[in-house]
Amino acid sequence: MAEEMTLDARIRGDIENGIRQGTLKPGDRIPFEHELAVQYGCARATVSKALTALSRAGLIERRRRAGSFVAYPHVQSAVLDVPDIGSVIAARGDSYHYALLAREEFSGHGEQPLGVKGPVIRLEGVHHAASHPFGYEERLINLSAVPEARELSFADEAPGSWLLGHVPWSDARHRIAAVTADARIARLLGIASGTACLQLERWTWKMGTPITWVLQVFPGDRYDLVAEFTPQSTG
Amino acid sequence: MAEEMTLDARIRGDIENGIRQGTLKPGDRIPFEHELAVQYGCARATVSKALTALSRAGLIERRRRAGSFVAYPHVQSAVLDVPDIGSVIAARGDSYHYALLAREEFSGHGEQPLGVKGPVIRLEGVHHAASHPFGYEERLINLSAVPEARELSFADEAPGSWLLGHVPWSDARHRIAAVTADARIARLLGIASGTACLQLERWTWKMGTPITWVLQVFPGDRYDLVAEFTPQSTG
DNA sequence: GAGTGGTCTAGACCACAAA
DNA sequence: TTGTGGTCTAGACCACTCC
Repeated sequence: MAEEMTLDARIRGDIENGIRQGTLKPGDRIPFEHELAVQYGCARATVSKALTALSRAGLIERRRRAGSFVAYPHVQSAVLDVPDIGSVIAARGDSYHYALLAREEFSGHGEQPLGVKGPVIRLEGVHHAASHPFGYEERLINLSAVPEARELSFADEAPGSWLLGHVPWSDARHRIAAVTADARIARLLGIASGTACLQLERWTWKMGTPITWVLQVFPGDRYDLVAEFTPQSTG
Repeated sequence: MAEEMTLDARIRGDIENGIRQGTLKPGDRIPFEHELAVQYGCARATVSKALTALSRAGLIERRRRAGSFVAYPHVQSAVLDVPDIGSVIAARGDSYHYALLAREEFSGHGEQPLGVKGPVIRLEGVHHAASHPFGYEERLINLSAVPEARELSFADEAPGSWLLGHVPWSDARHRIAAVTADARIARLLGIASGTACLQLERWTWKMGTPITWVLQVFPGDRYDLVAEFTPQSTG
């Protein structure tokens, strides 16, 4: 764990971890700003900065005179979620499995999308729904941040599912584009070469440390992304 | 302009307007924080808050010892925004215009994507960047909610720009998918039929009342969508 | 009425990149 | 070296809202 963070980031991270790990449950009251200020030995403005960020991220809700509360998760934003494809498919009523195509370990020099120096694991595989190819996935995992991944084959369990269950993330970034399936991807997914596909790239960090990068390709007619939202408060 | 805003929002808005209107161009230096503090008669922390927000929004870039500069526009737009395509293109430095293809008025029976009963206006057009087709758009506007739209031809002004400037929205929903351009869209956009395109559908409501529905199609290589959900970037 | 979050102030120190 | 942005402090006042 890198402990070189700003104080407000640490406060934010602590609360975020509590929420993600279930210590803090929806509806729970978070200590008042002045209490947290005492607890961390800092000014209230610093606590406020952390809570403002959490509030904008939708993790907490702040109410005057009442305090700040862990938000009830919104029924929204597939785009904003880090979806576990297996769960999505299972929720749809289809059987799911992940087929690993390749697994290799190498030492990065900051040139890959993860941008880390040090040991990296690269995985390639295909998600299947009801025994049919559903999506292609290429993934990098930062072994410095997730050393346990070295012991796993990922032959049976999709890396995304495993990561979601074992490694909390604090920040993520999605990039969505439309691409044309090349010959290899088309063959893997059982579609015609040239089919329009949704390409989703996602970077995930935990407290500034890169955790994983993933590129997923879905045939345009098998997956789409829905995001529901309200305007962000201009605080 | 409502002048009931917080000071940091006013500073942010002034700079944002300058950028969107072209008074501030990419690469231009913004006054130093302490200069803005003097100019607005406030503390530097307040200026800093405004600039931090602008930086997070990608409108400016801040460099130590050098100052803050108007950012060179990314060819991206956040999924979380309701982007005004004209502003996006203008911010990129390209000229922009909207070409109306069709305009008709009819009475809905709840069967269209807007799902309203009553008068609806349907618009079809193409967005151009630097005199080249950039994206296709089909739009429905609920005239019961936005009666002023009946008086407008939308021949010059893109309906999206007009709506953003005149009708506040409270909820929106995006649906993103990859599609293959059909012959008509391909011809309108000047691309090969079969090119992968990003298709964006958006429903917008104001307090539960449908305002508008829009379907936009962009060639996959001309537009992509980025969603970043860092609680708050610390830099 | 009392106490919360929301905003702001007028300082301060530090790291760091540009001059 | 210098001055910028980045962060933080220890106050303050206000609006709002719950008690």
